Amino acid sequence: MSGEILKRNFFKQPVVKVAKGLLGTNICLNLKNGKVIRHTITETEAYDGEKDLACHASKGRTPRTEVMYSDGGLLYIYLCYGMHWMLNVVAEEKGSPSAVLLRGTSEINGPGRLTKKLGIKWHLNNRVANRKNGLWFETGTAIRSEIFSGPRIGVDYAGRYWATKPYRFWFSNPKSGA
DNA sequence: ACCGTGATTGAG
DNA sequence: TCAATCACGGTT
Repeated sequence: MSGEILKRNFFKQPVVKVAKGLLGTNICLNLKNGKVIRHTITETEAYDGEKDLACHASKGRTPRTEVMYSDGGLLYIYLCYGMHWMLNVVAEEKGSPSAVLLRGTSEINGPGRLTKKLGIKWHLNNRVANRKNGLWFETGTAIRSEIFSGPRIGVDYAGRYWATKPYRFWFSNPKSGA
């Protein structure tokens, strides 16, 4: 079945599982004209708690990282390089800071372009991903024949172990060849 | 390879 | 107060 809204419990799983599970689902937003836009998620990254030196929570609780300590299902959005909004979904249980960065869809490559194209900014930070807030996720029809993984992008500062950990995920689709 | 751009953070 | 950093993208 496709078109089912991802429930809160989906996000309360281990962050790697959530990152992989989001592949092939649709990110959905309300448009001004009342229509809904849906994009198939094709690339994600997992950020795994205070021990993960690439994760913002590795610095502990700060005003910015506080949202990552919440229950899974909230949105964590921040400005990067003064220009690009990054969209994350918080994972796991309260007190276990982790999040999944959405890096691309079948039509958009790159986390900064993704938010720009979909009009996502700070106003959705700290919000639950649900229909009422205008941003949610649904199961899709994409065929994930295989999930690939590799090092995350732009985290060379995190030390060899965490910088090379294969926490970036994408999938191949026999139809699109992606 | 280089740089724009500004929030966030920690140090002083 | 201030300076360094930075989960990027566009241009040279």
